[in-house]
Order: sequence, then C-alpha cells, then structure tokens
Amino acid sequence: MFSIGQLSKQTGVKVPTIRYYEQVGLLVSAGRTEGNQRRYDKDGLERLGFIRHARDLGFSIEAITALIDLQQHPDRSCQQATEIAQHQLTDVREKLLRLKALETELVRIADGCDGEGNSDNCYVLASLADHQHCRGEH
Amino acid sequence: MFSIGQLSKQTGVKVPTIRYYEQVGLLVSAGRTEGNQRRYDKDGLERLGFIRHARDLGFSIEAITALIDLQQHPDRSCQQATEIAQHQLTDVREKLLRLKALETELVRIADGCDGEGNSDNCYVLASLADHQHCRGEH
DNA sequence: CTTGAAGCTCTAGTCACTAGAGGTTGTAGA
DNA sequence: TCTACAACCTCTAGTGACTAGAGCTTCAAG
Ligand SMILES: [Zn+2]
Ligand SMILES: [Zn+2]
Ligand SMILES: [Zn+2]
Ligand SMILES: [Zn+2]
Repeated sequence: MFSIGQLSKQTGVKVPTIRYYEQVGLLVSAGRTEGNQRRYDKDGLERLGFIRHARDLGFSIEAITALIDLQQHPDRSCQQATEIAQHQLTDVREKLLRLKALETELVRIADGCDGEGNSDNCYVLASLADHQHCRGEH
Repeated sequence: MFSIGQLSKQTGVKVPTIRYYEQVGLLVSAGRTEGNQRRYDKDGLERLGFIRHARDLGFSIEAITALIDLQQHPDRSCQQATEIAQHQLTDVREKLLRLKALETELVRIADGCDGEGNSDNCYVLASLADHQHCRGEH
C-alpha cells in the first residue's frame, strides 16, 4: 500500500493534482487509514501512470475517463479508443497548423524592429495595429 | 460614436468580451449615454482592432496592456515591444516543438489499432499505459 | 513520548473568456 | 407620441486543469 506522497514520487504527479483527480472521479484510493489518509494499491499506481501519460499526450480528463472506463471492460470493442486517439491527433494537427502560421508572422514582426527606435515608428507596434502587414491569415 | 454592438460587428470581438476588456483595464469607452450605455470613438475602435489582432497572434492580456501603454507614449523607446514580441515567438516555438513530438507519437498510437478488436489487446490502450512504447520524450 | 514531515478539508485564484438572470434603454415604425 | 423589441446594462457563476494557502490532524522515526 502506498501513501499519496509515495504515489506522487513514483509518477511525478503532484499531491494536490492526485487529490484533484479523485475529486473529478478519475482515480479513487483503494481505501483510507483509520486516521483518514488515502492508501493506494498497485492498481492505483498503474492507473495514475496511465493518466499521467495520457495527460502528457494532451488528452483531456474527459477523454481519459472514457479510456479508463474502456480499459476496465476488456471484452468491449476498442473502437471508441481509436476514435478518441484519432480525435486527439486531429486536434494536435489543427493546433500545429495554427502555430506554424503564427510563427511565420511573429518572425517577421519580431525581426522587423531592432528596438533602437521610438515607439511611434516601431514596426512591431505598426504590425499589431494593422493586419494588412501580415502575409497570411490567423 | 459607436455602440458596443457596432464595435463588436466591426472588429469581430463579441460584446461580452469587449466588456471583459474594460473590466481588466484594456479598453475603456469614451463615455456613456444618459441611460448608461457605452459609446466609443474612432480611437476605441482602433484600439480594439489592435487588441483583437494581438490576441489572434497569441499575446496575453498582460503583454497587450504593456504594448498599448507603449503605443500611448510615442517618444518612448520601443525596446520593450521587441522584447515582448521575441518572447511570444519563443513561446510559440516551444509549443511547436512539443506539439510536433506529440503528433509523432499520436500517429503511431492512433494508427496502431483499427478499432476492430477488444480493449484487452488494444494498441492504443497499451501505448497509453506504458511510455516504453513511445519513440521519444514528451 | 515527542517532534515534524506529511496528510487532511475547504476555499479561492489562475487565464480569457462565456452564459444566464433579471432589469433598463434606444430607436424605428404606426 | 406611443409601442414594441432589439440591444443594452450589471452581477454572478461556470469553463479546464490545476495551484496556493489556511488551519487542522495523523503517521512514523528516534
Ligand atoms: Zn520597435
Ligand atoms: Zn495579422
Ligand atoms: Zn484498439
Ligand atoms: Zn510516451
């Protein structure tokens, strides 16, 4: 049996975050001591590892809840799992496209002024004031 | 003079968002009618355009506040403006790196299962359970 | 048995909005 | 001039995924 602190050390998830996961129904402790402290078993440790990894990959708490639910029922079809993963991939790709566009504009904007002048003829400020300066959309 | 709704239409910023910007000190109306409704002048319209554009480029409210402050003082050095822009660029690049790594892993994970099997031998679930499957860090 | 690290609950704060309730004002048409 | 009603007002609370802090209790080593 592990205390919440031991779980935290093993997984790299902070103690208040573990409590938060319990609050939203993602990870319930195996039980409590007489003094009301949480105790976890190997199952809890593995589940928190799963959560941690999925969060690192950007999955939402809601998605992780569904994934764990699926994991608890080994006989069910895993179709939903692939759907969730595909959706997450799509999401990441959309963000990538957006950020690439931003990077292009920001390079132009940030490099357009050396910071030596005054703000009334600063290319950074002028670019922000008028989207016409921009090469693309965003 | 423009009403808040007219400002909204011209800039594409939603009415409650404009009120929110006022609350955080970004954009104050030129005045009010006798009946307490906000009225804006051309200055306000331009400023909201600036805010909108900067937000689209991912600048934080705090950064935009500093940029507008700088814009109000044409005789000041624009060094801070370039710093803020550079910082934003760095930020975007970090996010890009992270997302690219995520994309790589997610392609592998999402394509590793066709969703036809059961969840007890699903590659998606197995990959999430164990970072060892991953090619890189994240 | 004492001490102090680690645990507990509860509330509130973060960021940039967004939604809704419940009331008031502006304006166009009759 | 009156009447509808769209648009406006303020205030509170909710979003996601935590994080911080106050004030208290418990566990375990020495
Ligand atoms: Zn400049
Ligand atoms: Zn632009
Ligand atoms: Zn599968
Ligand atoms: Zn991994």
